[in-house]
Amino acid sequence: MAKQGRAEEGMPRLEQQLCFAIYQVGHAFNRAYRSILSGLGLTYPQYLVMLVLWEQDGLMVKELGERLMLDSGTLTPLLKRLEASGLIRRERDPRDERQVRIHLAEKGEGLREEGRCVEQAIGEALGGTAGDAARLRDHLDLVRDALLASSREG
Amino acid sequence: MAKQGRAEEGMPRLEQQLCFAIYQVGHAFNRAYRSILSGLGLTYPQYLVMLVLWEQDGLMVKELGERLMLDSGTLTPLLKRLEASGLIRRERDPRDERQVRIHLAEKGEGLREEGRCVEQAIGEALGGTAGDAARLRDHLDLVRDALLASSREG
DNA sequence: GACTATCTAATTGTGCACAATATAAATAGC
DNA sequence: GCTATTTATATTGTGCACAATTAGATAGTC
Repeated sequence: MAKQGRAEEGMPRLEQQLCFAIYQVGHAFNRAYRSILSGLGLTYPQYLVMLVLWEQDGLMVKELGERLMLDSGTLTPLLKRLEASGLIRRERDPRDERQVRIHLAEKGEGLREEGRCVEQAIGEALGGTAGDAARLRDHLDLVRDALLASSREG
Repeated sequence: MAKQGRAEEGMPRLEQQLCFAIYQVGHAFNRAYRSILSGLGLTYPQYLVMLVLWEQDGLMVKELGERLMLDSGTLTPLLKRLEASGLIRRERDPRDERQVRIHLAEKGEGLREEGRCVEQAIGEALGGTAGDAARLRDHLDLVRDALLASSREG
């Protein structure tokens, strides 16, 4: 079928674009985590929240959002679901009632051990493909920061 | 401040995880495209669909889904919105009435030229950070394929 | 004390993503 | 010709993501 790279007048093919590679690998990660995390009753963003809380308990919604780069419109309903499943408690700070502080509940604390297996399972799914994962990650962080800086300017 | 890598008993910090880097750079791309594409009245997934159609018109929903790795539950409402904004037409194949074929409308064809500027704008936003973008992309494709293969097995 | 600016979180509305299910058409086997 | 299976799309329900708006609380000013 001839060479596939029929780049029509400077419009790069979808498969050649970095953004699309990231879009797809993001979906692939999501699916991989989904099948692993379904056993814990968590989605991937919920797991990220738990990871942060296992590292540091008692954060405010604002602080969680800064760590995860998510706003309250995303976090509020997500946190309510985590509270409904008994993993966390949402408590208004009595000193400043605007703020909601998030604490691990016993059930969420207990999930910590099961959580340790998750990264191992993902590591196996990655096989050797991540290669020098640290360098790949650092490169992606550079790309992220350039994009965010540009979004803020423009 | 000490060394930041206080990896508590084998639980890697969020910032160290490849999945999180990809999660964040995906969001960053989304935001960068959002500010560029809002002028065209497109979202990023809608733009991806248009990219595919500019490359090859008259695809069926199934084929679009294969190219983008999206299912009909995602594409059907997205395509209806593109049809509502006059960029495409959805036509049932008269020979096999299960299938819906997607064609560019004139308005969608006319957007092709404006679309050419998008990748240039993203390139500027990336600055030099993409570096050897092709190799980065190839690496990400490997990661994606390993994850997908593992998802299918498990 | 009332007034205003600021800050935090919740709420609302739109759109993406996907699992599960439904519907309907084409095809295979008989 | 008739049923069974497969295939293509649509529908429904849940959850993430974010912009825009709202509401409550604090702090500072007069």
